[in-house]
Amino acid sequence: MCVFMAKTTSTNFFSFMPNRNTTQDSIKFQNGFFLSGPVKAFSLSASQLQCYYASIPISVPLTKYKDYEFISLDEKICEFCEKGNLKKAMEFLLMPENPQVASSTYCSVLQLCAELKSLEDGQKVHSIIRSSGVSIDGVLGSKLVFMYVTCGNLREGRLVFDKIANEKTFLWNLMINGYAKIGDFKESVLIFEKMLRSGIEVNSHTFSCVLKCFAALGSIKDGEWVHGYLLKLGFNSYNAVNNSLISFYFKIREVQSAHKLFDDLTDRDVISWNSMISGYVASGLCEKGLELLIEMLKSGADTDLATIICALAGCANCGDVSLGRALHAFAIKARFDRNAIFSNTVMDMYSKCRDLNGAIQVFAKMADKSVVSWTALIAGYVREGLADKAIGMFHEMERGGVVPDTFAITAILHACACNGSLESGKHIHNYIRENDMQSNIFVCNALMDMYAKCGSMEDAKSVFLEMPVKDIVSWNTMIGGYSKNGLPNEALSLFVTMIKELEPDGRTMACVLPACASLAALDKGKEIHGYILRNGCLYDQHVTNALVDMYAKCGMLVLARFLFDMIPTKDLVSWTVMIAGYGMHGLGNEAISAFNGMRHAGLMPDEVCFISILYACSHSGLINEGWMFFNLMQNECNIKPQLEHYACVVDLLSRTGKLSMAYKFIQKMPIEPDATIWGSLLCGCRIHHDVKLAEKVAEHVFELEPENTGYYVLLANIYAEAEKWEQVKKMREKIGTRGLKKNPGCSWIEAKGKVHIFVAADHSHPQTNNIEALVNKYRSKMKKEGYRPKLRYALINADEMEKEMALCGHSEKLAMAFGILNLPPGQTIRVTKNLRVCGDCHEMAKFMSSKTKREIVLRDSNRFHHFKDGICSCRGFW
DNA sequence: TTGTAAGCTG
Repeated sequence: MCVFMAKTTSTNFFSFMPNRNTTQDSIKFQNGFFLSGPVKAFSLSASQLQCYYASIPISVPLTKYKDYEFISLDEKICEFCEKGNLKKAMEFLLMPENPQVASSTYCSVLQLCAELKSLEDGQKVHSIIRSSGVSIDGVLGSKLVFMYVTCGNLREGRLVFDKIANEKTFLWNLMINGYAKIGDFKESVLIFEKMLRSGIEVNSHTFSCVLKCFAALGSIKDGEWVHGYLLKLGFNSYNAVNNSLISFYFKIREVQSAHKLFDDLTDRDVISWNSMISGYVASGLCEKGLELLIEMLKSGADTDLATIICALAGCANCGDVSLGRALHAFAIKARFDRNAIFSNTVMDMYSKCRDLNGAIQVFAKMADKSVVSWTALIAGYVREGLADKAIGMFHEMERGGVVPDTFAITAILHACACNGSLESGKHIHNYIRENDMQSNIFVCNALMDMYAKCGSMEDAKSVFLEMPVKDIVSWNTMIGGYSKNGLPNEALSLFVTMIKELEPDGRTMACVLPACASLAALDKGKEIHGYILRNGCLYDQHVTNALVDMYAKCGMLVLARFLFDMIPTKDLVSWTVMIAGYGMHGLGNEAISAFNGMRHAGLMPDEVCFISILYACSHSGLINEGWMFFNLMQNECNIKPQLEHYACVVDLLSRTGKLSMAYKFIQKMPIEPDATIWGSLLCGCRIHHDVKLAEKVAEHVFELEPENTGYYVLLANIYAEAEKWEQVKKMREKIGTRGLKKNPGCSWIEAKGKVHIFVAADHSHPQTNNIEALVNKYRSKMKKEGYRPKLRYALINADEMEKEMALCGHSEKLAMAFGILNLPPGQTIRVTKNLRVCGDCHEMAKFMSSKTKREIVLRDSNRFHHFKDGICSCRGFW
């Protein structure tokens, strides 16, 4: 059936004038004719025209009507398509009772749908085709697939693709590329394999795309096979293929192979250069990438926007702000600066080069600020430690109608983590739930990190357990979170679970070693050290520093020093860890020479380093040196002392018996002293038995931390040691009414890969009879040799016998006795206690070391005590 | 059809 349409011209009878005072664009007549083009309202009304055209018979040959040209519906639709007017084309196609149009017309409309990315219209066309009964041949099917894939409905496209069995390489490439674009590289590869099996011809596009897929999948062998295959077919003469190969080798970390390909390229195009620069930058070899940029510019090769963007990313990652600025200027001249991706990149460059103001300036000038722009700036604020400002920016972004995506959410979670804002973090968690972002691994990792940094490991754990897929970052975050939140046992047990599932990396080691350190779990630490040696993480400075710290905290100072000496370029953390190690072992002078060594190496101590050296001085009673460092910190290094530094000085004065000086020092502090500061003095009062000052100091402590059990117990101990039993009783009552519980003393020791834990007066250990018998044996021996037990440490107002019994039950004694009974002769006995060692136990440890001729290393909550031949390394400073 | 921006673990 043929349908005619009147084609309007400016010279025709009705003087149809386009674009002037028109009422409607076209009219359908009852006989199936169309009058198209704008109808001039003043010349004839629509109904008049309709009447006129209604009289024209269908069978009249076209030539009879000189002034009118009649065209088919197909042609009309195609004409609209050519003009890009999809709306009109669809209108004609969808008119009710329309005659069937040609397959090629459907193709034209589908092409336009694809170009305009109108899935909705495309689907309508597909349904018309279905209902019209037109057979979907290879050509029409291809167009349908093209439309669906271009419009992002890969599933529908695939259904058509599978039905039509097309042999066109283009269509196969389209499908492979379609899946690659949505990240389903596995499906891309499956189609590629099917393509090879079916004998479909492959071309350079196929190789380009497939190489990208194998790179993304990390399928090194398959990618290399493709390389061989394309060489066989001679596709290595195509630049695009070589460029893809370069990218592939960069992605599989074969940097040299990539460079070799580039070297062999005779005709390098801009993409070859860009691929090299971007490859180096993405591999973390930014300097090399920037060198290539310079080489590229010198060679006179063309540069484009992508060149600048890749190079700016390189500047950002290696902090080269001057080159970044030069590129920025160059880009402005080249008029690249109106491009959104460019602006975002340049802004990120300034932000990562610590020039936040530069970033803010670019941001302010940006015409359309996308979520990417906001995220880059928010991350910049967080990097500068301005987490509050970052959170403010986030709200401003939301108010401006910009919807946060997973990147923005991750950045803002990081801000909450740095700020410790659990409340804001929980709000973000709600947003994540409401917007179904829980499946994003970055979001979940950042969420766990936020909870861990805000101290809520329970929340972190529930996120971790609910994660559908966990990566190494997830595990590291949880293990590190447990370590830092005082849950070392949880950290270690999670580490054990982890290594059954995936291979740990250097960061895992740096996360788990502090857990070993805090438990003094030497055997476990050594095991992890072995793991590190086998897996080659020893070249990671963080790992070596953590190992030094672990060995120092597990009492193996010699080993710590040995590893420390092996670090080729020691950083500030390496030195700080070593200084702290010497400090906790009471080796103040060694700590000082390490400090001097560090300065000699040209490193500037930071506030943490000063805490270590002040701590070391205080634990060795080096009062003059301590003062010297306290002044050095302020005068030479311009570091304002924080609470921790004041606490060390107070500790130093208190331990050395300068109690009133300490008291005055606290009163003169420019910052408000906290309970720890007063607590240090209270400890000093206990060591030097100053009950009067203790009462004065305790008032401050109780006011600042009324809920802290430790301080009530401490004052009770001070009273008990002075045998002021009435006051002890009052303190106990005070503790009782407040519902406070004394933290039970507990000691542990490792033997044959097992940790044995002892609690004071606990008889549940299987060897309890032997252990208690041994303790009593030593007690009698000590008495015979004229030793009087330090009864005041028993803290019980009872008769002498009972006090003695209570002393015998102290956990550290039980652990030491267990060590003597179970560890081979000559092996050092290493005991760890959660509280400070008691004076009586300290005496017995000396005695035991002398009688058994073996070393005892006792780590309490404060420091190490090395007992050898009846002498302790602490020399009374504890 | 290859190269192009922001986010997580010590």
